[in-house]
Amino acid sequence: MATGRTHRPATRSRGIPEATVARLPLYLRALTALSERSVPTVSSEELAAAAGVNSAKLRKDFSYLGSYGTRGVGYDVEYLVYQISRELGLTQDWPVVIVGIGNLGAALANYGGFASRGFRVAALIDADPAMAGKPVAGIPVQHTDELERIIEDNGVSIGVIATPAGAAQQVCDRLVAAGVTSILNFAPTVLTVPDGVDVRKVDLSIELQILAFHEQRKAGEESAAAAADGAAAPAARRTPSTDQGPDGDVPAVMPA
Amino acid sequence: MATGRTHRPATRSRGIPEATVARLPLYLRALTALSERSVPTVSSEELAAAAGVNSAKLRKDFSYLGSYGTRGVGYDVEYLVYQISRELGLTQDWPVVIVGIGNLGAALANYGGFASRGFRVAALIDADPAMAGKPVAGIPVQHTDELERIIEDNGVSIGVIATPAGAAQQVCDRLVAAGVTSILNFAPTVLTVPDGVDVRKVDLSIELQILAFHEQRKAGEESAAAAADGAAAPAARRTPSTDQGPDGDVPAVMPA
DNA sequence: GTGTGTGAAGCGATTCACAGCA
DNA sequence: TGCTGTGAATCGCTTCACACAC
Repeated sequence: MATGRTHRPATRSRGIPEATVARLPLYLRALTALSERSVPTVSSEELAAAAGVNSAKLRKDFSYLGSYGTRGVGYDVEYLVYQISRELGLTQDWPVVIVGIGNLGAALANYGGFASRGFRVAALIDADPAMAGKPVAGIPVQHTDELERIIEDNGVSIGVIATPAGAAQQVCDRLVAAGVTSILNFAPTVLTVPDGVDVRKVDLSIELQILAFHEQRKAGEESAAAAADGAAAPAARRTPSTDQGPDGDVPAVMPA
Repeated sequence: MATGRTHRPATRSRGIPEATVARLPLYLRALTALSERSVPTVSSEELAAAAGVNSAKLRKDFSYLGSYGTRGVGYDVEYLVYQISRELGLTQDWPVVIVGIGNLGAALANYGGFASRGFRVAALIDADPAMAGKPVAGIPVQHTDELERIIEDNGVSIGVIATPAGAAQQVCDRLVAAGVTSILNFAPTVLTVPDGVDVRKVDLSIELQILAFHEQRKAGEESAAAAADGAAAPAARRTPSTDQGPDGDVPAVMPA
């Protein structure tokens, strides 16, 4: 039940695997870069390298969207940009609210990556009355009291929680009650939400702990690895190291 | 995996599945909370609920660590905290450097979750000379020129990149050259690293895009769901603006 | 009775390898 | 000839269901 299971097997209707969805933004970014350099077409091999995945996976991913390539040639960059954008729902405008304007909230408000992809910061909300009216990233911070009104007035369906852990669930409840159905949670807490609401979490400390695990293991292997693989040498073989990234390894959605 | 190999086969030695490793921090957090409330033991069912996973998965995960539970009773909280901490390598101190002290870097520096889990911010590094010496979260920012010296002097093996995308690869190269073997990347770029270096990425914009995909799908289902399930609290919510083409229509950009 | 630990079944994602088309 | 698109094989994770220990 890792995925946003609404009551229907409606997931089947369009049937794009979750793992593929998680990679589409990656392809989109690589394609956008190519587009800006006016590259007209790209092969699965090239694009895969740019996105940091292998080409078989990329071709399989694209096959779920349709047959958008040309055999013997590759993919049309502009066309693919459009198709992926449409598939991800980025051809429409998504108003987003950010709740909790501390360091992190401010960083998010200033993050250029939002605006450039169909996301618009509709409002910044904080519980501290002293923050009210203060502009962050050019947007005046509003008090938590306004939360429900803001959500409704702007038709916001995506909320970002950047509050301390203690406040997160309460904020979440209010967001959901006001109509938000997708939440990006930066607070280190497990949020409980009703069915039909998607939660994705980003947890800085968890990422570091996963790195620590691997780091620890490297240290332990050091001696064994030295003799094991002849190819080694202090040389640094440069590979477009694949698989940088979570997605999928942490449950994106949780039940009530 | 571009080269056909992401981890060395040594992963077999201890053989904890990657998916399990990714959940251990989650369990650890839940257990820590229980520990602070002086709860002595916990069942897989309870702990699973607190961590937001199902109990079968949790038991399977723990079985990879060993048989640390007691049948008919549950798990000893303190003991489990220790075992998981050890497994993750958190019983030792991990000095970390953060490169790029903008909004996000500052947020990370201030993030309490680091210090509390065996991570110590050894240094903050920024390319802007004007930042040098300015304290952030009580730690003076140092200039990029010092990067190599800092890494070596402090025996840093984990680096956090919070620079703009354009600078990330270069910073990464220098970190790796200086001895860093684990990188947490917040810049929206695919980093290329030599074999043996782990990279995890956190990409805010990608998370939002994944949410947008699901959100879009919900909107499409709305009509079907409306009659099906009467439970929904607030009425159907809609973003204003665009009506995305009911798939099938091929707009503006097309290949020649 | 209660709740863990785990083989076995189920399922989704990745990879392989090649047919098919430009 | 070159590269896409995809069935088939494979791999790894999740879930089931129950034996077993307390």
